[in-house]
Amino acid sequence: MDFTARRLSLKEALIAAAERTIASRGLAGLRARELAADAGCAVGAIYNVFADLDDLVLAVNGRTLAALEQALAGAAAKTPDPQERTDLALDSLVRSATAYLDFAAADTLRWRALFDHRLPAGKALPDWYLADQVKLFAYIEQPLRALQPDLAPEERALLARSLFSAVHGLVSLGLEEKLGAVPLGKLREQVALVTRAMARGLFDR
Amino acid sequence: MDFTARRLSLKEALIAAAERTIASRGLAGLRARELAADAGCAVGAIYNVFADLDDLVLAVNGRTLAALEQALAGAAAKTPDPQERTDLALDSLVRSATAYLDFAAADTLRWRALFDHRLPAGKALPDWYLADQVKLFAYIEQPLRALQPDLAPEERALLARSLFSAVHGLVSLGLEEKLGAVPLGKLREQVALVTRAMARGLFDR
DNA sequence: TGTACATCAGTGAACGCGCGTTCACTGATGTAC
DNA sequence: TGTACATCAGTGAACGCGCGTTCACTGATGTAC
Repeated sequence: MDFTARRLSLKEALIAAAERTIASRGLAGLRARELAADAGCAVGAIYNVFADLDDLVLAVNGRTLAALEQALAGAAAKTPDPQERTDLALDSLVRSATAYLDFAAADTLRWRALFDHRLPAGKALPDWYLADQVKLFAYIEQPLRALQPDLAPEERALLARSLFSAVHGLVSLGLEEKLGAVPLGKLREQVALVTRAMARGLFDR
Repeated sequence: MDFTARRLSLKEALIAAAERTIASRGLAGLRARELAADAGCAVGAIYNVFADLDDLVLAVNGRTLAALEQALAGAAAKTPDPQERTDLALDSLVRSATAYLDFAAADTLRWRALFDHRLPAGKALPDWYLADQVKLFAYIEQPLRALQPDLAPEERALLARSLFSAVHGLVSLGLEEKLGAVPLGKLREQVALVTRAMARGLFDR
């Protein structure tokens, strides 16, 4: 195994270890020393592969985004192409929303790390990460295009963002216990109900 | 000035100092030593008045909840009583939503502390705090009652929670820069648009 | 193939920093007589 | 009113802990001849 291969396999091991810790104890439970022990290397070795822990967390979050995309793609595959029929486009939005909920519910801590992680002031998110985020919005924009084909692209992008934000709010506060616990089944009903209501209220004139 | 009066005025001074720091540098910027310096006492004195810093933060957040209630009450006062007419009830929900946005936008860090603060595992939120939260939902439930008078109270409570969560999502992600910046005017439009759509989609058959 | 050397991943003790909370002590306020 | 004592807010140095990152050093791997 040459240098670059070793380096890559260490990188893999570190990402996998960080992912395990985040999934089981949350982003705030991540510690450099423990991470090194889990990945089978010394603390210092982390910094040969990543600039700092933020870098590593971004790598983990990148994977989470990819997994989320898989989940959304799976949900989209179950519906026929919504290109033409309005009711199918509505179904598609509802399916995406509940798929988002189910993804978050199944792996809450990993999902929450996407939103809890903050870079130190001054450091910006890398381009590849932003691109990964943008890809996800396609799953909302596509049905929106079917519902209102003549809407300007920027307006559609804004609306997609708003729909996502609303659903994210439902999921995020729903999975926290702060406002009282809601069983997942009830929550799924609410997500479906509200998503459909939003879409109908916006387009179904 | 007797003991209890002194104690109260120190409590006031500490809450006020903590509020200033949270408003200007955020919850994460709160430090015991600095707080004591700002309030004009020694670090140790904090612990004569509050059990720990979490206790103090809860006191600050309680005030923020009260301020938020004032803002919502102000918005509600501008609309006629929505008890009977559907369109007025819709307007009332939209006004509450935009009032929430404006409150959050005007004092983002103080508002964000409401959601960023987490008690250590095992410690529960005090009853008075939970009661303050519940009071705010009345501003959503009242118009919902006008829109669908025969809905069961628990269902109405759940729906109020969902509407709040959706709006909160819009406001929360909208005021962050993570998904790209949106000017406040645009954001207000989106909040109004989506709130009205949700309410219409849910009730306006 | 063998040897000398260069490169660089890997090591982990140590650095540097920050922070919430405690506690032995001080001194101002209130009380009893 | 005056004095002795008790109470308790207030003090701040010190405790205890945790953590990300560095850096002088080691040793395995690759290269040149």
